[in-house]
Order: sequence, then C-alpha cells, then structure tokens
Amino acid sequence: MSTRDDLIEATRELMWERGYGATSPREILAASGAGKGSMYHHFPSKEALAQAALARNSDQMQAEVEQAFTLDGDALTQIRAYLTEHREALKGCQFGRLVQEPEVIEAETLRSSVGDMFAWIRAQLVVVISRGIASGELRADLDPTRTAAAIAATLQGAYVLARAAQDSSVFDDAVEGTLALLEAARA
Amino acid sequence: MSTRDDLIEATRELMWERGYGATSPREILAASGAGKGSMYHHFPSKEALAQAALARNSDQMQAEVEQAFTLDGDALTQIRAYLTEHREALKGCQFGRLVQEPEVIEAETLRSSVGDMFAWIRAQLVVVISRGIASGELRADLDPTRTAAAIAATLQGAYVLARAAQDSSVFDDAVEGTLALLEAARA
DNA sequence: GTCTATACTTGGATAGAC
DNA sequence: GTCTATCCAAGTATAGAC
Repeated sequence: MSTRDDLIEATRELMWERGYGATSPREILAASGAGKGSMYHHFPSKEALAQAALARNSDQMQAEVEQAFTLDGDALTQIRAYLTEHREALKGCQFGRLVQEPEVIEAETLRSSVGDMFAWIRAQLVVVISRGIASGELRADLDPTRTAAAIAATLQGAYVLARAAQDSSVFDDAVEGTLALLEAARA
Repeated sequence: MSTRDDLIEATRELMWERGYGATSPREILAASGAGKGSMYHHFPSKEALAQAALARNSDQMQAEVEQAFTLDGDALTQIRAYLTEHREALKGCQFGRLVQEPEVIEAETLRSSVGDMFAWIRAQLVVVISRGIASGELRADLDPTRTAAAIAATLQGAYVLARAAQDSSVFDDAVEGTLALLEAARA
C-alpha cells in the first residue's frame, strides 16, 4: 500500500524478531524499501513508528485471543484453548519480550500499550473463571483475579523457560502443568 | 579488590539493571573506574566479561534458592518460600530478562549459562514435588516435571506481567494464584 | 513526499607508549 | 597491567534540494 504502511509493516516484523532496542531505522528502511527522508516525514521518531507498529500487533493479538474465549464449552475448555493456541515457543511473546527492555519501560507510550494488552487479557480470564465458579465447574474458593494472573503468568514464563533451554517441550510442560492444577481445582 | 574483580562487579550490576545488549563498555568503565586498556587486557571481549559476571550471579542465585528448598517443612512450605523469597518485581528476573534478548540467544555461552540455571531450579522443584507426592501430601496424579515447569514459569511470567503493568501487585497475584492451585492439589 | 548528504554520538575494539 | 589515542561501523536524526 502506501509507504507509510510499508514502514509500519516492516517495523512490526522486525520488532517481533528483534524487539525494540535492537531494531534500527537502517533495517526498517532496508526491509520496507523506503528512504530515510520518507521515514522521518511520516514519523517524528523511531519511537513513534514503533508505537504505530505495536498498536497494529495489539489489535491482531486481541482478535486471536478473543477466539479462544468465545469458544463453546466450559471454562477449562476456553482456558485450554487460550494456552494452547498456536505459539512459537522459542521466539517468545512479542509483547512479553518488549517489556523486558529498559528502553521500552522508559518509553511510557510503548510500555503502556503492552500493559493495556496484558490487562485486557487478564480481565478476559477473570470473566471466564468467574463464570466457571458460578456454574459450579470450579471451586468457589478460587480467587478469580489471582487465578487469572497465574494463568497469564504461566504463558509468559513458559516462553522464558523455553527460550532459556532452547527447547519448546519446556513450554508445553509448563502449560500442561498449570492445566493439570486447574483440573485439580474443579469443584 | 583487583581491577579484574571491579570490572566483573560493575558488569554484574549493570547487566542486572540494563541487560546485556544495553550494557556498554563505556558504562562498565565508568562504573568500575577501570580504563579501556585494562578491560581488554583482562577480557578479550564484552561477551567474555559478561560471561564472568553471569557466572557469579548464577552462583549467588543458586545459593539463595537452595535456602528455600532446604527449609524445614512440607513441600508446599518450601515452594511457597521459593516463590515468595525477596523479589524486586518491577526490576524483573536478571536471568529471565537476559534470555529475551536476541543477542544473548546468539551468544551460546551466555544463553546456556542461563539455561543451566533454570534447568537446575526445575530439577530442584521436581525433587520437592516428588517428595510431596511420596509423602502423601500431594495428589499422586501430579506430574512432577510439568508441575515444576508450571511453578518456575509462574515466577518468570509474574515478573513480565508486573513490569508491563508497572504494578508489583500483579506479581503477588500470580504467585498467590499458583499457590492456591497447589493447595487445591493436596492429596 | 522522497532523496541525498551530512552531523554527531555511541559501540566495540585495537595499537602502542609507559 | 594500565593509559591515551585512534579506528571504523552503526545508531538516530536533521537539512535542504527535488
């Protein structure tokens, strides 16, 4: 499409591969075919461009996650679907990785985009868990907020462990381990 | 102590704050008081210096974790101690953060140090969980390997979520959520 | 809107004197 | 062992012509 769009797409892909700090204008220009002049015409800074790319990634991620949470079935079915949606374990989570970078934490606009994304996911999980408790599927003494945080954390941590080990079976172990604990918490 | 030691200490602290890629020789020299000549006399490269610093961090971490796992008490007591040991949630895990950097993944010597560290922790957890099962504390149908991965992942993911939210209560929620699930899995 | 040229800083590392 | 000087590539951004 437009040059502006090409820039955003190239940045999306590069940030997904390399994170924010390690993605340079140079690479973005090479990947998009745009020139330096164009880039700084459309965006005032690398950060602004990254922000645009991140927003687009965010929309896409929310659409994917929503699929799992609107599936027919009980709470554990939806949670299982969320945790086992297609993931490239060794690549890590595009959002989780960003937030480990000091540069991203310092760029408040970037950090809060990621924060909002995760907050939204946890909120979805709270709904699913609360429904599971209300329907008598899950134990009434589960705290939905804490349980939701635990589930979301499992996924993020599974990426970290799998990358450290360079072995995606560690990712699967963590996910299955948490799902088994949830099974144990059935009412 | 020695200049060599000062370099390692400075690198340790900086990597803990900024990660690997974002820690420059410049900063290391400023923090350690050493000169460029000294640095490249003692270490052939930034990577070699980082490796030395990482090894030291690793030893320290193992010592801390060992305390939790040698505590008097049942399995859940030890696991709780491990998960609630003093953590600066918003800073993230010094090891987990490293492994999100492409540069670290590419530097095999660094990556495998982190990998070994986590593998060791998971192995400790497997022992604790297996003991809990054997003693009748935990349900016999728990898979120790998967459960261990889930617990280790909770911690790493809790850091990620807390940093994204810039709110350490998310960290606590995730940890407590997982501990509650483990309580539900008592025999 | 886009291009080329330019600017200035930092990163990572080497050379050679002391 | 340590210092200073130097090197070259890359990062991020601006200027000004077209």
